[in-house]
Order: sequence, then C-alpha cells, then structure tokens
Amino acid sequence: MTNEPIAGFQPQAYEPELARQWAARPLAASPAPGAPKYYLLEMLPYPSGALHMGHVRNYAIGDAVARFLRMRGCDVLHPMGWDAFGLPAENAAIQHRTHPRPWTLANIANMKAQMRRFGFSYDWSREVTTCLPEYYRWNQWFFLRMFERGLAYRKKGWVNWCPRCATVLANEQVAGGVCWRHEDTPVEQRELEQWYFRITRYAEELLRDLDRLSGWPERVTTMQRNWIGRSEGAALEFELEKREDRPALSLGRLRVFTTRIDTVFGVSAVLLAPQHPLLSELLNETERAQTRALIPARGETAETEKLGFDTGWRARNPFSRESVPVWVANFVLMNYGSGAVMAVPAHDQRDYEFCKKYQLPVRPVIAPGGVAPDLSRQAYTGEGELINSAAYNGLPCREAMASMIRWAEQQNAGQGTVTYRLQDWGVSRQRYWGTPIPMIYCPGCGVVPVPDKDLPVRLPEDVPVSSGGVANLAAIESFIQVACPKCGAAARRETDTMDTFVDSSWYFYRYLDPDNGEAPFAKSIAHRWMPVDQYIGGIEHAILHLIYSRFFTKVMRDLGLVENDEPIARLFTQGMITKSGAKMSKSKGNVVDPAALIERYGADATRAYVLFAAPPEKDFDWNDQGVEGLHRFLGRVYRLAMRHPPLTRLHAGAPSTAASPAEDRLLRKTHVALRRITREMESRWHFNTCLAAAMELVNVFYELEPELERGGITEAVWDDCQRLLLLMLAPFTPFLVEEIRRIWAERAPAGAVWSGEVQRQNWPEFSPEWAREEEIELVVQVNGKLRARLRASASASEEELRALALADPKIQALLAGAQPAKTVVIPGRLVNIVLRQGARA
RNA sequence: GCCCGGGUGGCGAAACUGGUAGACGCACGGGACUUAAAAUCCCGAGUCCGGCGACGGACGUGCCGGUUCGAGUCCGGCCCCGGGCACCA
Repeated sequence: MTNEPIAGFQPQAYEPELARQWAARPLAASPAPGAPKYYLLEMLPYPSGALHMGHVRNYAIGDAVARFLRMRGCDVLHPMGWDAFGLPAENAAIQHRTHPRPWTLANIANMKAQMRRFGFSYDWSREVTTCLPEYYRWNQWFFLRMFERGLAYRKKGWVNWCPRCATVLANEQVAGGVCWRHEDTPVEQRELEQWYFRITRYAEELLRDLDRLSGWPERVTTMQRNWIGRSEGAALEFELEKREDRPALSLGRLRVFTTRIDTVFGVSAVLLAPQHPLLSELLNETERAQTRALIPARGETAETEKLGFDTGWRARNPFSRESVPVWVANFVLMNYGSGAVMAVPAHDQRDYEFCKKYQLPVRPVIAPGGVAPDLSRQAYTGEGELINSAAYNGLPCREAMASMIRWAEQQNAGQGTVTYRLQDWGVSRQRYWGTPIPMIYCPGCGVVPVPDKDLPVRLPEDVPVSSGGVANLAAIESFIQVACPKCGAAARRETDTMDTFVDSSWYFYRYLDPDNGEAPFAKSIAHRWMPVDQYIGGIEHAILHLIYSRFFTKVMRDLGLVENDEPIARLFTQGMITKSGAKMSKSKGNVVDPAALIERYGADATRAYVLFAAPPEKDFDWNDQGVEGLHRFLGRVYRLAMRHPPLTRLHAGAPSTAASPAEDRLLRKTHVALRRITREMESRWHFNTCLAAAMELVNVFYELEPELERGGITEAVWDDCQRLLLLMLAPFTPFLVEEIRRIWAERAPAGAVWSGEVQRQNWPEFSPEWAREEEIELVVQVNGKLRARLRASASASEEELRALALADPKIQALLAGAQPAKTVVIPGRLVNIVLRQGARA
C-alpha cells in the first residue's frame, strides 16, 4: 500500500518507455544552418556479449558531452559500431558449436539494446559492423591500393607465433614476450611467409606529426614516440676474411648498425643475431644447430644470461683494419637495424658482459675528461675524448662521430643512417573469422591481386565447426580454387585473413558515409567532418590502434581520399574501473554487471555514479553504495519536482533583483551551479564537480522549501530556478529530466513547460550578476594564521577591508597595541596582518 | 634500469591562477515520522588537548628542507604506490 498521492521515484517505471521513444525518434542532427560541426567519437566495442563497466564509463562520458554540445547548438556527429571480427567468436564457436557469425550478431543485438536502455544518444543510422561484407570489402579495397603502391608486400621472416591463438601476432601485439590476449603464453619465433604493411615508410612523419597533436595527452604521444624509437647512427661494413676450409662467399661483407661510431676503435668482435640470414652460408649444419639454440624462445629480458657461439669467421674493422672474430649472440635482435652489431665492451654494458664471459679483449677508446675510465666493474657508456683511436685521438665524441661518418662514406665503408624501432606491420593471420586477403597465387602469373570488380572476397559461410575449432580457410577447397584473373588458369586464393586492427584503423571514416557502395566514403563528406574533433577511449589503445589509425589516414591522404594529415584532433583517455583494487575479470569473479545495475537503480543513477565517483581520466574503485547515493539524489530531484510543478510562464533571462534574502540565495546558488557546470563542460570535464554543484543546489531547494510555502520566494523565481536545474542535469540524467518534463506538462498551466523534450532546449546562459557573490566571508590572518572570519561586501575596497579587519575585537586583542609591519589585502578573500618580518606566530 | 602518472579524513573526492584544507557523496552517529522496519526529512562529525558548556588552543594534504606575509598548490632532495617500455646497439 502506498500513502503517497503521487507515485514515488521509480526509474523502472519510465526509463524503458522513454528509451523506446528515443529509439523511434532519435535526437538526430537537426542543427541550425551554419551550426559548427563536431565529430564526437567513442571507441567501438568488441561484441563480446554484454556491456561491461568500462564501456559504460566510456559511453557515459561521451554521451554527456554529446548532449551538452547539442544543447549548445553544435551539429554533433555521434556514431557507434562493432569491432566484430576476431578470435573470441571462434572460441565461442568451439564451445557452443555455433558459427561465429550468428554468435557475433546476437551479441551485437544484445549490446545495442543495452546501449539504448542506457539512453546513449547514438545516430544508429550510421552503424558500422566490421564483420559484414559491406564493410570488409573496403578493407580489401585498401589492401589492393596499398599493394599497388608497394605498401602491402609479402616477405619471409621471423614472426611471433602464439600457440594458443594458433596464429601470427604483430610486434605490437607482443608485450614482454607474451601474447597480448594470453598473458601466460610465451610467444614462439617462427619463420613464415607473411603479408606486411609498410608502416615504416611513414615512420618519420608519424613521429614528426606527434608534435602537432596538442589535443592529445602527453603520455600517449610519449608512448608513441618511444614506440617509433628513432635513433641516429651509422651503418658500417665489416669485410669478412676468406677461409681456406670454406667455399667462397657470395657477399663478403657484414653490415652493422651503431649509434656510437666514435667507439669503433674499441671493437672486440662482430655479433650476429641467431636468425641472421647470412648464417646459412657461413655455417655448416652442425654449427647452425648450435646457433638455432640461441634463438630466444620466450620473453627474454636484459637479465637473461648472455650466450654466444664463435663462428670461426673473422671480419676486418674498416677503421683500424684490425681482424676481429665473428660471434653469434643470443641478445642481438634480428628485427632491429641489420641484425648485426659491433661489440665494444669498454663502452656498452651488454657487450661488456658478453666479452668478459668469453674472454674477449676490453679496450677503452673514450676517456671522460681525458682520463681512461675504470673498467674493472662495468662499461663506461658516457661521453669523453677519444683515445687509442689513431688520427681521432683527442676529439670529443660528437665531433669524432661526424668526422668518422664522413670518412666511412668516402671510403664506401658505410654511411650515416636513421633506424627505427618501429617494424613493418605484419597483417596476416591464419584464422577464419577475419577479412580474407584479396590475393591469388597463379602458377603462371605469380601473385595476382583480385580485381576490384570481384570484391568483396566473401568469407565462406558453410564451414565446419568442430571441437577443434573453426576450419582455417586453408582447409576449404571451394574457397581456395579460383581462376587466375590474368590468364584464367587454375589458381589458388590466399587463405590468410587480416589482423582486426585493420578494421579499426579506418572505421570512423565509414560512419561518415556508411551506405556508399562505390567507395569507402565520399571525399566531400570526409572533408566536411574530418578530423574527429574528440575521441574518447581507454589508454590501452595508446599505441596499437592509434598508431595504425594515424598510418591509415596518411596512406588515405596519399591516395587522394582525404585532405587531413591526422585523423584525431583531440584524444581523451578515461581511467579504469577496478573492483576491490583489481581489474575486473570473470576469472577473478569481481565483475560488476551493468545490466544488474540498470535493473536495480536504472540507467540514470548508474551513469551519474560513474561520472560522479572520480574525474573521468582517473582510475576508480567501484563502490556499490555509491550508486545508491546517486539514486537517492535523483529521488530528491524527482520528489522536489513533483511537489512543485511550475505555475508561471516560461521566459528568458533572470530577474534583476531579489524580493527577499531567501530568493537572493536561491538565485545565486542556481547561477553559481550553472556557471560551474558550463565551465567544466567547456574545459576539463570534471563531471564529478558538476554533479556536486547540482547536489548543492538541490540541498538549497530543500532548505528553502518552507520559505516558498510561506510566500518568501515568488513562484516565478522558484520556477525559473527549477527549470534551470533540469536543463543543467540534462547531459547527465536524460531520463529523469524528460520524465519530470512529461509530468509537468500534464499538470502545469499552458506555457509553463517546454513543449519539446528537455534535450532539445538550448543550454541556458548563466547570469554573471547572480553568479557573483555579493557578500563574502573575509578571512583575517595574523602572521599567516587564521584568526577571524568576518562578513564583508564583495565590492569593498582594500582600504575598507583593512580597516574592517583591524577593527575586529579579536584582532585588536591579538595585536595588543602593536603596530603591524605590513598588511596584505586580497580583495574578496582575506587580510593578512604581519607583525614583524619572518614572524611565525 | 628508463619514461609517464599519482600519494589530501574511515572511504571516493573538492580546493582550476600561491590566499578559509576537506565542498559534494559514501560509510558512521543522533533525532523526527512509524506499532516496528524500510523509505523519507533534519542535525553532527579531520585528529588531539582543555572545558559541563556555547567555546578555546595545538597539530594536520607521503617525508625532509627551501622560497613567500601566506604553500595541498612553486623549487630542491628523498620514500611509497600504479602504469608503460624494457638486451633497440
């Protein structure tokens, strides 16, 4: 039984119905002519089955901003889509014996329904699903364009292989020697033929343009800078000495890369990576087996013992003409520089450890301050003057480097070069659920691209699913067999699919023109909307996704498809939500389920709590009771509104004077809150303080309610302030404000309530007059210590404030007749009376 | 090891440019309403010391020092926590 005349606060009673209405009648862009465009993008989710709290946070942030900007009159583009290819669908297929496609599509339907239930205001007419041929055919199209320009190529090389994924991984997907999806699975090295994107062609530009990304968090640009890892140095050629016991070599030189050419007179050996291609020529089968054992199998680190193998070959130092041994060493990386280095034990710690172990000579060639360094314990890696370096003796390092590079170039023994840590992007995956690579192998013509007219190369649907997994494309004969597009002979299709990071590298362009059947998108539309004004997502994509997306944009620009050099103007990286201090995960059993929260507290309270708990860039720990607090707050707003539907007509602008102190207080508090929220939304997005301001205002409404009933506040002022409260809450709790408006519209007189949804109103301007305090609390300090608080007019002059402070009896007593050495007056804030310099009370 | 963040009540936090430390909320305690409970509404609260008491005093933003009339905020040094990278020659 209920004794309330009006129904209590029950979000369940109205949120689902409003969500339905919004689905049918979206807040689609109907901007005023000339409205500024704003492309607001949130990272699209992988359709794993249901939203998790990380999604809710990401999308609650984005939606608050979208709603605010729309009310501000912007033409907001706010799309959503699905990153729908990838391995989990195959794993689920194994578990449930279902095909990845229905599993994925069912997940999408469920998550989309959840998003609607949360009230996220996406423009679903632009929805993109990457596993559909309408989307992935453009992946293939881009692949072909890149192939034409030499940006997609095939090579045999050492690659990262995850035994759990049963596929190859890009370098970017291997962290610390383990798979990014299977942190307990060491990655193996295998030599395979793979497709690559030549991202290194853009390394320099990708690095340089980081300086222009002023709207990105510095730590993200720093991570990318380190990832690209540009280093300047020199490539040097060491001539291999002939050996009587071995056949002559096809190429008698070894190329090394060094950033310290100044130490070249200290070389004790040349070290090759165990995978170095020349080893097949230099070594016999027994020897090669020994070097193969040196290939780092798992995540080896700087702490791993350094091991080597003396090949018996010797090479000649181009500068000193000295003959040094050629070793294979486990710590030399094949995929950096040339896979060979010169070992200078005196001036490189790794070489020092290696040479000490194998008793190779350690000879200093750099002397800091002219004094030979102490090498008894470790290498000296700093700068200094050259010694033991023939004609270069006495030169400082930097001068020596320049002069040595010049000499090497003249002698045709090397040249100055720039090397990058960044590798070409390996995009081949030996999996089913991905974009087929549109290539054909013809016995006569070789590698032949699929002609554009034959796109998309469709993923075959009727594939066997067994407990062992989804059949690899290589096992599906009907897919493989194809006529060569050039000569018509029987040929075979490429059976690798593309890395799913290809999908997410350009999806935000497809939103702009999702139904285009002729091109990935129309250039004119991209010109209008790009770059993305604001991108919001997790920090975990700081490198992979965001560097690939930048690469794609530069390629698209060079293809003439777009005019922008960079895809994203501003980036916001949200913090993580943890539970009991740990990352939420099913295996830990500490997952907070958004669906359960909706059920219990509704969408508004859940969204509002996520925004209230902490500033959005910070991590925060989930607290169940926190949601209840927000639920209570929304109930307070609701009940207040139910008790006081507006009675007076809507009108613009605030009154110029207040009829009573109570009215004065309400008007000030309202405009102070409005100012705080407006300023936050325009700057740093600390939504927690926005909601705090609204809570303070609601507390004042409650405090002044008796005053309204007593007639101490006019209805017009009360109504204005309450309507402003709804408007300022609209970005955060869209259901609540709309439900209140709906009920008001039924009960209030004509013209007292907006005829359209709250969301479609203009964002109100705060009144600077009312937002400014009139009376302040003046703090009086003596020697910097707070001694009194006084009321004072906000417009009082320095002199008036000083006099006021000195006149206070408490201050008089403290001064005891002494003459202040100095008084500091900060108008509107405080007076500090200094008795003597440096005095500490 | 290197590069970023970050340390403020019992907890999440606020203080945006050096000017009242702890707004707002959670948890807690007290009261009103109720037969009772829930819900709701109101009040209290950094810590310590003194006082029956309105109140007064001292201390207080990781630690040590500095600049300043005044430091959570600026500078120097250190400690701790989190994240990223990690044999890149």
